Formats: sequence, structure tokens, C-alpha cells
Amino acid sequence: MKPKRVTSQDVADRAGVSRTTVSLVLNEVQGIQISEETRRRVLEAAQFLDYVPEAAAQALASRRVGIIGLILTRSPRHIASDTFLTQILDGLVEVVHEQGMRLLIDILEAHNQKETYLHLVRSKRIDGLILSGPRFDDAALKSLETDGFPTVLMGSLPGSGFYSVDVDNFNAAREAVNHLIKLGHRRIACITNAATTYTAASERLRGYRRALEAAGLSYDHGLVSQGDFDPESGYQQMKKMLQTEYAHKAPFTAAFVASDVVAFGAKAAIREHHLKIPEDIALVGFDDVPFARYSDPPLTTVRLPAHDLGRTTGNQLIRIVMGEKIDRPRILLDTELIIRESCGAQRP
Amino acid sequence: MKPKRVTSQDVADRAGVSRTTVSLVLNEVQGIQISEETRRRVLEAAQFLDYVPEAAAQALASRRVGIIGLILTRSPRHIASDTFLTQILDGLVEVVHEQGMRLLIDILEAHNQKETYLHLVRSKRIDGLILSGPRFDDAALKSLETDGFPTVLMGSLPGSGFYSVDVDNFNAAREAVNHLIKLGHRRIACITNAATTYTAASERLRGYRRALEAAGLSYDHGLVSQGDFDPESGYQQMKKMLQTEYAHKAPFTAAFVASDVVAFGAKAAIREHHLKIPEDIALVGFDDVPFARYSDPPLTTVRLPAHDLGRTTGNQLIRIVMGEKIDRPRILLDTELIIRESCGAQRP
DNA sequence: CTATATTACTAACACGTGTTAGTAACGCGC
DNA sequence: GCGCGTTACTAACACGTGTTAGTAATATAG
Repeated sequence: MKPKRVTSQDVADRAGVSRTTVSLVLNEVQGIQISEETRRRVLEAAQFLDYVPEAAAQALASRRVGIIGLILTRSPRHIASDTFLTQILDGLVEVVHEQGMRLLIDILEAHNQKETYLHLVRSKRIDGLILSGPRFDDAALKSLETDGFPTVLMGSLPGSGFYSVDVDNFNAAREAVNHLIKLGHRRIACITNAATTYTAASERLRGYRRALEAAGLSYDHGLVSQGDFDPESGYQQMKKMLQTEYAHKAPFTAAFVASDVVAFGAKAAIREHHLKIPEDIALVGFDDVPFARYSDPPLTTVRLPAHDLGRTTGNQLIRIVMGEKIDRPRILLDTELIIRESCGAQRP
Repeated sequence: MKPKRVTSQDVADRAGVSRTTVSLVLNEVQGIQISEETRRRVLEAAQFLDYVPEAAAQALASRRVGIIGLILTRSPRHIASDTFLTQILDGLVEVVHEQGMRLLIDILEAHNQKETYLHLVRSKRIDGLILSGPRFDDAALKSLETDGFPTVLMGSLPGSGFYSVDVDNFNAAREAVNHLIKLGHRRIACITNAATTYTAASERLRGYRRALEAAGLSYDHGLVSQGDFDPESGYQQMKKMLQTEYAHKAPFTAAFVASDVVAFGAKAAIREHHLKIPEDIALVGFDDVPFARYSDPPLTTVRLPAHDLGRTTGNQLIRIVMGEKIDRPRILLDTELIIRESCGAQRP
């Protein structure tokens, strides 16, 4: 009934060679001589029998499982609104496939943080690890660093010795805000994409601040508030700022929202206040989610190289796993300011 | 230098028992007598040595890898606009963790379809498989079915013998269109979410059609066009219909777009034609993506139980892998019509 | 013609766990 | 004191592969 599994022994028998030879041929081991004739016979036998090596046995013998892990430490709510994960995944899977490897994905919740991914490492379920959205307060990271386990951060963690691949959040934000300044805006509000314990959020805020400074504009605490990943947070923060800052003091004429998703919420608040974009308030987002250009008006934003981020991170990790020398331990990818209509600039 | 791996032998030595005993204790094997005293000693030793069994060796010996695979057969472009994947992932990972298992994710592109996931199965890298977005034209599926490999479809494939978990696309679409009919609309356009080779797309279209029939309205081919996952497709299709149907024949007063993401594109086209939503055209979407309620006007749509879909699918698969008896091979989850302003109905 | 190198393999061990069959000690009834 | 069941373990094999050390045959050098 049950079709017996085809093993390398079966292939060896059929080709009339030893199991060792089968292994040498199929793995294309370098520096070993095999006659063309036997090589052909082995390949033929393997093909005929439809032989597929068992991953677990390979892993046990070779100390390589051929799987890399992607760990997301974000909250479910964040993940639910995350349009990038999918694009990043796409790039990541591409690279991983090119190396004949696979991707294991895991989501950490607060209560099982320390347990989960150390377990993955200790049980040797993965050869390497990509950690997305690193936070300053992660204790388990220390263990990884001392273990020297192949790890690449997707994002940055200043002061740590980890390899990392990130977007240049600082310069991207600076450029976006600069654009608003060049358009003549002097009072520019800012809503962050998340709490500033997330490095991406603090970097974007720093870029906003630097742009103001460079233009000789003062940084006003009342014009800055904190988003929290989803549209609702943008809606609430913008509503609050419109009620206080906009109504009672010198109104701001522009807003930089460090996340398109949050910006959509902010836009809803602006609309509720019967203000027009970009005439009353010019709006610039961040991320260039797929809907951004179909928004009304189309949203000026910063495009992230999401696919490339996935590819680069994957490549970096695989090279580390393979034991190659890494020239640039920390990589920052460039972004692009996409000018549409919500900022009030002319179309190019 | 290199800290030798802790094996079950080390635990056995420290506890003064055999390796077998260690295995029996740690795996809590039933129907075997172990004295309370030794059990305690084993556990203590394991804890002290921080023993974590090696997954590959366990897999090889037990014929279970503890990993289930999630296979996405969609195109990269689709995946990039897919806001659900993340929510589904969240629910899936939850269930998988509850069983001490892990999730491997893979994306299939057209050119390596047949190769990839059969390979996963043959190499025993996974214990079971979840196939998202099944299509009628998938040949490799046949192999799976005859192999009897534990598989659950996320989506439906009528006529196949697979287990499946899906949303009741037909009834959801019917209800949505019914809502428009009740509001007095007689000519209702439809843009599908994708090509009708995708079962979800054809089911939603069938629901649209049934609703029309039930109300005695005729089905007009000119009012139906095919979306393709992203906003751009919605934009193009709506633009075309506005230029032909809307301009030259009796204009439609409502549109059912079987995907929020596609609907956002359609909305942009409607705006370009200087038509108002919902006054000129009432709009109903599908999916309830997070932005839907922050759209202008807020989008009436069908909410999918994404998280639940992930949980239910995962549960089903795990039960099959465990060899449990399955009572309902095909599960349809309920949806909910979320009435906002884009359809022109009063707020409740 | 002999010593050495090269070619083309193979025997045997290692990887770390799960599991089956077996055993030694012990108590108990008759 | 003998058979028998129960308790509490363990020895030994199985899982399927990668890899090192070795070997027999052949070629090459001196």
C-alpha cells in the first residue's frame, strides 16, 4: 500500500555504485574525481526513481537545514496594517529560492519573546535569522550576539554589533520635509509612524527636525505627535492638533506624516474639519503604499524599496551563513520622494 | 572554543539514567511507568543543562518535522497589494504555536509551480500544507490528492476532494448587491477582484448575478468587467465602463467592486469623471481593508474574518496531520456587511 | 622494474533522536 | 520455591544522509 520511500541506497543500487558516490554526484562535491560515465548513470537513476533527499537526514548529517527564519516582533495590530510585509516577503523569498533554501516565518508576541526565537536557534531549526523591527528593549538579542548566531536586522539598532539592512529613514524624512519648506511652508506639523522606541520612528522624527533647523525654523513641540501604526491613530492625532494648534495659534499649513497608513487617518480628520488638501494643509506621507497614488488627492510620499529591502537582507544573511566575508555590515538603502498632488506642488 | 552541543546523552549521564529514559520523560510518553524520583531528576538535569532537542534528529526519528507550509500561488503583484495575508498569518501563527509547531512560507511563481511544493512534500520538509488561492489549472494538485498528503485549501476548489476553509463569497456578494438593490438601484456595475479562474472571483461574481436575478433585474455583460488585484486594474476598468456604458447607454447608478483595493482605483476613475460618490454612483467594496473606513467617503464593504480564517485553516490542517477524524471537510466562514457612506445608505 | 602519484571509487562512521523488545528486580499467591 | 505479573528501567536498532579515511587499479617518474 504505502509506497516505500526512495532513498539514496535505491539510487546507488540502480546505478550500480555505492551510496557515497551517489551523494558525491548529486551534491556536486568539488575536488573529487568521478568519471563522466558513472556520473551520468547516477543522475539517470536518480531521475528515473524520482529521488528527493530527505531534508531532516541531510540537516542532521550536514549541519545545515537550508531554512532561514524571519522573525516579526511587532504587535498583531501593527502587522495587520502592514502593507510592506508582503512586498518584503516577496523579495526575500526570491533570494532564498535562488539558494535552494526556504523561509520560516514567526511572529512574536510580548509574552513569549525570550522563549521563542532562542528556541528556534537552539533546536537548529534555522541556519540564520532575520529580525524585523528591532527594539531597544529586547533582552534575547544579547544572547544571539554572544552566541554569534548568523543574524541580520531589518531595521537598525544603533550601538549593537549586528549586521543590518535598513532604509535611510533620516535622510528620507529630511528630504520630504525640505520639499515642504521649499514650497514656502513655515509651520509644518508632524505625526510619527509609531512610538519612538522603534528606531525607524525616531530616525524619521530626527530627519524632520534637522530639516527645520537647516532652514532656520523653530521646532515646536505642539506641532509633533505620535502615531501608532494604524489609520485610527492618525485620525486621532490630527484631530487633536487641529483642535488645539490649528484653531488657537498660528495654524500650520503643512503636515508630514511618517506613514501613509497613518496619513490616511489624518486625512479623514482634516476633511472632517472642512479643510482642503493641499490648499489649506499640504500633506506628505511616507512609504508609498499601493493606494497612495489613488488617494484623493494623490498622496505625495516617500517610496521605500521594499522588494529590494527583502532581497538585500536575504542576501546579506545568506552570505553570512555561507561564511563569506561581509564588506558592509550595515547597509542603508536609498528612498525616493514621489511628488504627487497632496503637497500642492506642480506636477513635473 | 566552540561550546559542544548538549545532547540527550548528556542529560542522561547527569541524571544517572539511560538516554531512553530521558526521551520517555521529556516526551511524556503515555502508558509507560517511570518513578516520580527519576522523572524529577531527568527534568532537573535537562533544565540545568539547558537542553533543547535537535529538530532534525527528532524529525528523522519520529517522522514529524513540526512544520506546516503555507503556499501562496499568487503573482508578486497580487501579493504586494494583499492586506490580508498579514492578518491571516497572524491567526495561523497563533494556532501553529499552540501546537508547538512552526510555519514555513513559500511563494510560487508561474515558472516553478510544479517543482516547488511537491519538492517540499517529497523532501518531508513539512507535515502538512495550506494552499492559498487555489486555481483550477493547477496540475501539481492532482499529485497531492493521490498521495493523500495532508492538505487544506484556503479558498475553494469545487469538484476536488480537498479539505478547505473559505469565506462564503457567494452569499457575501449576494448580500452586498442586495443592499444596493434595496436602496433602489436597478443598473449596478460590477468589477471582479481578479480573473475568474480564481474561485473566489467566480463565486463573488455568481453572487452578484444571483442577486440581480432574484430581484428580476437583467444581467448585462457590458456592466461587468474584470479586476486584477490592484488599484490600477480598478482604475482602468472603471474608466472604460464610464466611457462606454455610462456615457452612451442608460448610466449605472451603483457599482459593486469585489475588492476594496480594486475599488480604490475605481474611485479615482469616478472622481476623474467628476462624478460624486454616492450621489451619482453608489459604491460597495469587498474585504474591509483597514483604510476602508477612512476613505472619502467611508467605504461600504464586506468584512472578512481574516484572523479567523487563519486560525480555522490552521486548526483543520493540524487535526488532519494528527490523524484526527474531520467532521466538516469544507468549512465556509460568515462575513459581515459593513454599511458606511459610499453606498448612500443612512448611518444606522 | 620499482616507487610514487593519480584516478575512481567504497566501507564505515557520524549526526542525535524515537522506539521496540527485552531484562532484572520484586512481590505475591499457591 | 516456582510461576507469573508488575514495575522501572535499558540495549540496541532505525531513521537517511554527509564525509573521512582508505583501497585497488592504473599511470608516471626515475
